[in-house]
Amino acid sequence: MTPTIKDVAAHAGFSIATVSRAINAPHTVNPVTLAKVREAIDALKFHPSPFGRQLRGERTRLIGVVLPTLANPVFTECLQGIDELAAAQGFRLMLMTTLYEEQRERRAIETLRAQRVEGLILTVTDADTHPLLDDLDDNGPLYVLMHNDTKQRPSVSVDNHEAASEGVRMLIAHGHRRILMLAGSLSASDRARQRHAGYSHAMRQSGLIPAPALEIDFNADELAPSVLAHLTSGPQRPTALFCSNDLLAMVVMRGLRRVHMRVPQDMSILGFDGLAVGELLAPPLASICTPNRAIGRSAWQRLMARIGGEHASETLGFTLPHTLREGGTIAAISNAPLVHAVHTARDGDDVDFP
Amino acid sequence: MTPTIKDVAAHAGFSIATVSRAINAPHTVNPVTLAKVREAIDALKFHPSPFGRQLRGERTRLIGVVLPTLANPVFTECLQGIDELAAAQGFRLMLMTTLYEEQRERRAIETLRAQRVEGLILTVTDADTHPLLDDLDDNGPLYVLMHNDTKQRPSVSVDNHEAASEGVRMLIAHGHRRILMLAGSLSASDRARQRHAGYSHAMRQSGLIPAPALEIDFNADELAPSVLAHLTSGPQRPTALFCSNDLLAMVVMRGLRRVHMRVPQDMSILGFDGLAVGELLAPPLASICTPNRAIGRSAWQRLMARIGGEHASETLGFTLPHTLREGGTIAAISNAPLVHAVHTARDGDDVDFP
DNA sequence: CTGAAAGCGCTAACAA
DNA sequence: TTGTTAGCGCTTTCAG
Repeated sequence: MTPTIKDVAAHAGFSIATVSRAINAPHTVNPVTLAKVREAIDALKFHPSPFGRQLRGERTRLIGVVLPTLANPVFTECLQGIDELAAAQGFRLMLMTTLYEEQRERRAIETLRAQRVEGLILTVTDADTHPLLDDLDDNGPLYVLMHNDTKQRPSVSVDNHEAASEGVRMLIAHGHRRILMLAGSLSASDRARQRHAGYSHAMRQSGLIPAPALEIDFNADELAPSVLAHLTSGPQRPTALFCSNDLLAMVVMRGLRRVHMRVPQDMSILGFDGLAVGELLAPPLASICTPNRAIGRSAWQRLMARIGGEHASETLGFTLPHTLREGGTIAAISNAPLVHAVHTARDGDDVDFP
Repeated sequence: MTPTIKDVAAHAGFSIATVSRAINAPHTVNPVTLAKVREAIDALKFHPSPFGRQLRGERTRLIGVVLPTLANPVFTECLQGIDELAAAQGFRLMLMTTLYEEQRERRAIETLRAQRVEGLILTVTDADTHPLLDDLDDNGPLYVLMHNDTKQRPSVSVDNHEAASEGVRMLIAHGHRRILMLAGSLSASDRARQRHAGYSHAMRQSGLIPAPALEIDFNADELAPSVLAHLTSGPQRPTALFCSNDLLAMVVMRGLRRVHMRVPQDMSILGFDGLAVGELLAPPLASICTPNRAIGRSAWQRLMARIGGEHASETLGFTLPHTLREGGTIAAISNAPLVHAVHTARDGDDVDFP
């Protein structure tokens, strides 16, 4: 079927060794011979099989990318960054998604390992407690986490805790006091938990009482009644929502529109991720922006450095700067002065609104 | 470094053939032996190298996916569909992007061919005139186009001409007469041209005069002055814009907001692609919706059918149904009755507004 | 400068 | 049931 080096050799009238040299070390073969071999290669449309080569222990130039989902642009934006550098540097990308399921994460890593990828870029559910990552540390391949914010492992991320704090402080500066955090599924994401911790920190700094994050069903067309109850419960209702990511923020805003709450007049919204589409919304979505493509590119560079022999410790908890996009979804509100009475709030307390 | 079948054989005290059988045909080996071999495999964390296998001519279970860009969700939505089935069926995906550049399209195909992919799913700039596709037809691998709407080659798409016509008829039914089509770059996409033809057809059907598509720079933050001039030129300005894709529509809407034109009060907008995010906008983006994930899944199924031996002719120009999303970006306008005087307009004429 | 031959990891006859 | 061996496409000594 596909021509092999033998076919080329026969066609050109030389040995397979000469053909191999013509391909891999052209300067070592007689120009006339070289020309004939090249002619044969073209005539047969020969492409050296990577398998023969890799069997000899050559590099695969193959990198595995493991993402939770392609439905959230935050990951495809990262993937774009990765793809840019991979293409430029002649690497191939093998892509797998996990839907945040541990079993699929496991299977993806197994599959990619079996393919002999030279390295792995991945976003996992929970970086610190993940047994698979210990396995990767021990048995390879080399990897870099992306968007998992941990000091324990090679990773590229923003400082989720600090970024969330800043965002919430900004809300507070705009006069908000009753600020609620919404998350897709806290248990599914270390990032969501870190962001909630940042939220809690900022709240306490201002003498406010943080509330537990409210979990939202991403896929539902409408907000659940229990959620709506939280958002619309009279004078003590929150005036601002901090959403653990932009996609969630957009889903929530749709839900609010359906019950005729206006953003930002009736409710301010702050997202997290800085999705490109957020800027295209009307009003533009306020967000704590992570530089997603840069994170992808940086993860690639850290991985290449590791492959080049750099020690893992050099890449532990690599942090990129975040920025605040103060979009139109946040309204300033006039408010009673800060209630400094609530000094009993301690770190670790997560109490509901009174 | 990584253990081989030999290491396992030595560790277990059997021959490599037995190990191979233990892996590939467990029922043909003595249970006791099997147990020992498996123990050795676990102990050494052995994973059979795909190269040895594939060298033997086995299937690679590798599919190449070639997309113009990951920046437009229409493609990542398709990719999601592909990924769903690929994962379920135990195939691996190799991903490359082309940025609509012929040279990168060529390189992607070469690379994937060299990797011995069993098939290719791709979206190209122009399906009918593409020399690379003739090459694929002649020399493999098997492929299916995605979103390229052509009867000449294996492809999965919607009927762009008909879909665009319907969309424009809907605008006309809402009272619009001066309808302009906007495109990213007509020359870069056969789809944009087909959609423009559909637009022209619908306009003429109603006795209206189609205008040439106006090309928009996707990446500019603001609309070009020449474009704005077209959109705001006094009483003859268009009342509705048909954008060749949703991402463009969103960019255009942002441009309009910047010059204080309101959507839909001052300008109606119709997109094409049915991006999921479009539904999250306020107001929701009206769009001619292509079932992107289904297109991805369908392309996968057609490809598998071809790999399974089905003839290419079975998959030529496979068309999926589109739907119309009459979102909030379209306003009905009262208007003078249809001007049926313009019967001189013929197919093929593309004249500007008078 | 070129060719013969070994060997990479694996599977599949064929033998035992 | 298990082992021996040839060979998949390629690169790389080592001779010539």
